[in-house]
Amino acid sequence: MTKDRKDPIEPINKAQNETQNETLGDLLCFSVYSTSHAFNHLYRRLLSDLGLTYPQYLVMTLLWRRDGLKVKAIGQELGLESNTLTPLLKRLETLGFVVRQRDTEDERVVLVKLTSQGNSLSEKARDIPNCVADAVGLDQADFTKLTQLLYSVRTRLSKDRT
Amino acid sequence: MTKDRKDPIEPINKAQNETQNETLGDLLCFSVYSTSHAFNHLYRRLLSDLGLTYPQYLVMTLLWRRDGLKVKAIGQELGLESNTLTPLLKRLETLGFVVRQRDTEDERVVLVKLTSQGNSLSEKARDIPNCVADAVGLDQADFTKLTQLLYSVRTRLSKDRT
DNA sequence: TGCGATTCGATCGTGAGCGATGTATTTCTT
DNA sequence: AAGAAATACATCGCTCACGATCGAATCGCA
Repeated sequence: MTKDRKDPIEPINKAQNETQNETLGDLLCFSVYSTSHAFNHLYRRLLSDLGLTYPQYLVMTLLWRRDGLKVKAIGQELGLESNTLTPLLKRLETLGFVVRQRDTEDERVVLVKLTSQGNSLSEKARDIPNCVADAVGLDQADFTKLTQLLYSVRTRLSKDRT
Repeated sequence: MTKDRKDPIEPINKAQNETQNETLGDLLCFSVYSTSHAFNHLYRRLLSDLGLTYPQYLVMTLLWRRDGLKVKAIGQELGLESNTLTPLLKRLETLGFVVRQRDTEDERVVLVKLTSQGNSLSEKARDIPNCVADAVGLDQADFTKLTQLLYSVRTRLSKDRT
């Protein structure tokens, strides 16, 4: 609970430290916030041909890796719950990319399966990861470091609220 | 337009490289996506006492730094436009934290000013940056590196679409 | 001076996200 | 075996985000 943070010097003169304090604490949040938006923009552009949104694409990516996932499993991968996923999956169903069917083994569970149309969409999406990597424009070292740091932060933050 | 990316070896055997390819390109996006969500969670928790949402808090932070900003200026800082900001600012106005008034110099412009209530809210929010920094839990070096990398990515991505 | 172009913000429709709550189906307990 | 607890998904209400479009004010240039 003690504040053993990066700046070992307590802010004594507020006027002097005001800006630094606020930016120190908030800078990362602004960065995450705006970078997240920038990614949304990028994906919107890349995905417009496919008719998918960014979250829809993430769901499809999971299904391309392993078809017939439970709603719950998709939610765990993406950090989403049924209140977000149910409408999203319904839209994917309306688009004709997936079907949702109750598991006969356990009627509480809904299985999400690709249609042939949904399956063939993966070919159109093949280049997207490379386009993203190009657009991000980091060399391998920074790319790895960034992914690692984000993963670390995400893990620590989600550990607090499980 | 050529793909001069991190992996100099072309994927010849798809089955062998499939997972690596997809994760290599998509890993960062999943990371940004889920980390962004984790931040939203954290802020929601920290801000519930103040009655603010995360974007509302960001706007207030800007106003605490400099009062009387134009809607446009707020939008530039946060990467948002009037279609998002107008309703958000109206909510802040309803909450009694800001007032919106047309600039008499230029009637197209709307100036956003803190109320006394909005001003005094900054004291309640004083600890939030430190709480966030604690929750993130990176040492100074990684903290700086992460902020820098995100800024770099964000700049590059938003340069593509200006 | 006057008219077209630009700027600023508001409005609308759609798709996320999420807290709270509801409902049906298991599973656990005794 | 019956009721309680847990699980999985759906629903509701609200906020945010954004593309498209509109209306009013201002600017720029002929």
